[in-house]
Amino acid sequence: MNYKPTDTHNNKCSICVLGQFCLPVGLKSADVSKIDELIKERVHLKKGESLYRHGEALNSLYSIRFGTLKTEHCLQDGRQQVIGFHLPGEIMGLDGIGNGYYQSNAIALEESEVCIIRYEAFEDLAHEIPDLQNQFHRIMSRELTQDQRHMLSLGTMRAEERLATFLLNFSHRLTVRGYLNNEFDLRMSREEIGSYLGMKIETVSRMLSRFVEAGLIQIKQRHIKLIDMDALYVLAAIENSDRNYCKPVFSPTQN
Amino acid sequence: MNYKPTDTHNNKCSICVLGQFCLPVGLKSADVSKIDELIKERVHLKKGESLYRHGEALNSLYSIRFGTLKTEHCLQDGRQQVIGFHLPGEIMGLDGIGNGYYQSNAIALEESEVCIIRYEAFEDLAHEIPDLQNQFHRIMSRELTQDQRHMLSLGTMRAEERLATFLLNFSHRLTVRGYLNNEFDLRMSREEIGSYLGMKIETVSRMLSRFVEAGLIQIKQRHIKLIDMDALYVLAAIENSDRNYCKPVFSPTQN
DNA sequence: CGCTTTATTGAGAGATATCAATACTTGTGG
DNA sequence: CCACAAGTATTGATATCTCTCAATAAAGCG
Repeated sequence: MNYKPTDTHNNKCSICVLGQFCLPVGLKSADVSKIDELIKERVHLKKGESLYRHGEALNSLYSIRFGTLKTEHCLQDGRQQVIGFHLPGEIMGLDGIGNGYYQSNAIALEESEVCIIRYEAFEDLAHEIPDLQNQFHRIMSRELTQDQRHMLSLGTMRAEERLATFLLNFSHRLTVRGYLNNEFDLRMSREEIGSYLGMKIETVSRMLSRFVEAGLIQIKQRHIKLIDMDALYVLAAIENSDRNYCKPVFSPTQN
Repeated sequence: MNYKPTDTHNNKCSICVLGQFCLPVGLKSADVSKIDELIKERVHLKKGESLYRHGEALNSLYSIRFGTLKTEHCLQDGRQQVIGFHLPGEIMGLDGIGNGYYQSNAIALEESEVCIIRYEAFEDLAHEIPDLQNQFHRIMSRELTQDQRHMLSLGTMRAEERLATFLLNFSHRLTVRGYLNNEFDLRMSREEIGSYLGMKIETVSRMLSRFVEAGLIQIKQRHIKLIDMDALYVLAAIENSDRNYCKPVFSPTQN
């Protein structure tokens, strides 16, 4: 731990605008105040600081209040890969529950603030509030689904398609948080994008240039504007009708 | 649903040899009998039959009693990828909790049997038994970690390394279930292996041939014998000291 | 303002995909 | 039980994509 938790008074979940993305989804307001009791501390991180590291004992989960973080997984030979970028309202640290130790590094990509959710206390509360337990299961499950999509991206798509998918996914996540959907700042470097997408920094750069040439995007440094989202969707092999990813697509049939 | 649940009498968790891998881990025996009440039905699947399909409403989770299943994720343009192979004791269907619909197809690779865990009843029981809730969280978390490892494999490893990793991982999972660690049957086709590992069937075949030539394995059809596991571990970039993947490796340090 | 980091662009190398031919298995029906 | 067809796997030759190496440019930082 390289941070100092701050005990603040105005970090109640009951008044947090992120409530709709975070733990309290689906909870009665009486229950939300119980979560207020649970989450008493926050952590402020400067760019580059880590929230937790691979191998540390899990004591807490975290929910992002503002900022952006990345998580990365490490191999013994030193190779490592960014496995996720995380935005406000998202829960971090879930991979540490399995054996009690975090399985990844979580590092701030910019000035960020994170609510501390003491894990044991959380489990107790989840036991007390079935709605909370349910929401937690939904959160973990969505995480699984998201990881699976990313695997599919890594396993079957070409660099160009992966990058288009990444940009659209990021755009979508910003949109639901109330930001512009077609213009935003990438908080991560080209190298981090490449690591996440399983390609080298040069390839990321080339593909971005290609998108610019084709009139799909404009980009200046890390500020990006999506010009032709339809074309990006086509590249990403995401049909218009399924852009939000969450409708049933196949009807139940045999094999 | 293309199967017919069978109501049997001898499928109690309390006497199931898979207890140590499945839901009941860490539960008091009194609580295990409550799970006996929960899980009253099983499904028998023939090779090629599906347990659930992308888009179907989630009513149940499943735990594998015997056999092997694969899960696959689909893209709108028809591409699809195998995202997991599943062995006895593993829980399936978790990706459907997020929005109430399964996000993948689950298909039997051989004659298999699966216990039906009615989801609503399960949530109720988990609420009643904190140990069960905890174990469920551990299971989901491990699934996340495993997916993250797979991402790393897909994103940063070369075909040869991915295949070595796959063989060792499979071997390890069989070993903990009491099977031989160096000799087993692959229940999936080369194509399915390739899909899982993000490579074409020809590449799988070539890499296997290469392993045979190098004296690392013997393979006849789908029966495989791991001859030089040490060399495979080196290929897979897994250090001897970390073969079971679950010890802390990095000490807590800044960035 | 200069230094360090980050990003872009080019040329060539390497890995994996694609296309194609062949061999081997498995299952089916006569 | 054999013969044939369909599916599955192996192997080779070539094409394509992405990586690697290298040079340059631009931006961030002290």
